[in-house]
Amino acid sequence: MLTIGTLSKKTGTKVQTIRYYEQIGLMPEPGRTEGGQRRYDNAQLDRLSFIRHSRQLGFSLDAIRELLDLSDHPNRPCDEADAIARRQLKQVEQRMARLKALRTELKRMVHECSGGRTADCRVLEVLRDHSECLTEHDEIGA
Amino acid sequence: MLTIGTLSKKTGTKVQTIRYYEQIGLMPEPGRTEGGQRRYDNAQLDRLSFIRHSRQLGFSLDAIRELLDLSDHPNRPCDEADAIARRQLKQVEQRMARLKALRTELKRMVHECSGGRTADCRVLEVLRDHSECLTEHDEIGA
DNA sequence: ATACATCCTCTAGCCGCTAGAAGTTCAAGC
DNA sequence: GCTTGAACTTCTAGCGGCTAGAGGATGTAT
Repeated sequence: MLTIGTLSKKTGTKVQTIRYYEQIGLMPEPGRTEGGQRRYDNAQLDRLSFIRHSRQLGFSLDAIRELLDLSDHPNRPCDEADAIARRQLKQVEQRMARLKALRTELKRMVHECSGGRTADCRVLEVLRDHSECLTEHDEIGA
Repeated sequence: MLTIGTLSKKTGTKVQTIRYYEQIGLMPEPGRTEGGQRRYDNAQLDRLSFIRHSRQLGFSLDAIRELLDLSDHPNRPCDEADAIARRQLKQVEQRMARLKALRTELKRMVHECSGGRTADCRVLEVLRDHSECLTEHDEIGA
């Protein structure tokens, strides 16, 4: 029987986060002591590890919910899990492409700045005038 | 004299977002008509363009606040603007490195999945057991 | 019995918007 | 001048994924 603090240490998840996962139904309600404190078993430890690892790979909590559900039904075909992972891979690749464009632009800005007064600063100049950009970097937060 | 809607179209910023920027002090309070509607001038259009462009390059609103401040003082040295841009570049590079590790892992997961039952699904298996990962991909949301 | 680390619930905040309700104003057409 | 209706106004609440803190209860070691 593990306390929430132990679970926290073992998985690298903050105590509040574990309670949050419970609140949104990602973790099941654990057993309680007489005094009302949570006690976990190993199945719950595994589940939390699964969640954390998935988060580290960038899956959203919604995606993780689906993955957990699939994981709970061993006889279902695994196409869906596959599709979720592929979707995630695609997202990661898109984000990388976007960051690459940003990096190019930022590098150029920094490179061209010769360090005088802000009036002549290339960094600020480029920010002022998008037409000076060589790359497209359109969507915000995409 | 531009309405908020015109400003919105010209900069690709949602009307609510412009009002939000005003609320947090990133955009100045504009003039108003007798009836109380906002009216903008070209200086404000430039400012909003600057903000948007900076956002597209991934700068935080706080960083943008500093950049705007620097831009407003042409005689100050531009080291600071430079430092902010360098910081941003570094962040972008860190995020890229992280995504690269994720991509590797996701690719491997997807590749190895042969499409049977979820019980044998490599995707789920890898998520269950971090030790199967080849790369480090530790920090969440970093 | 006491100390004190850990636990509990609850509320509110972070970023950067976004959406919607309910009401007002502006500008164009007749 | 009047009517229409698009665009404006303020206000509140929500998104994801936590995180922090107040104020109090519990568990365990000595």
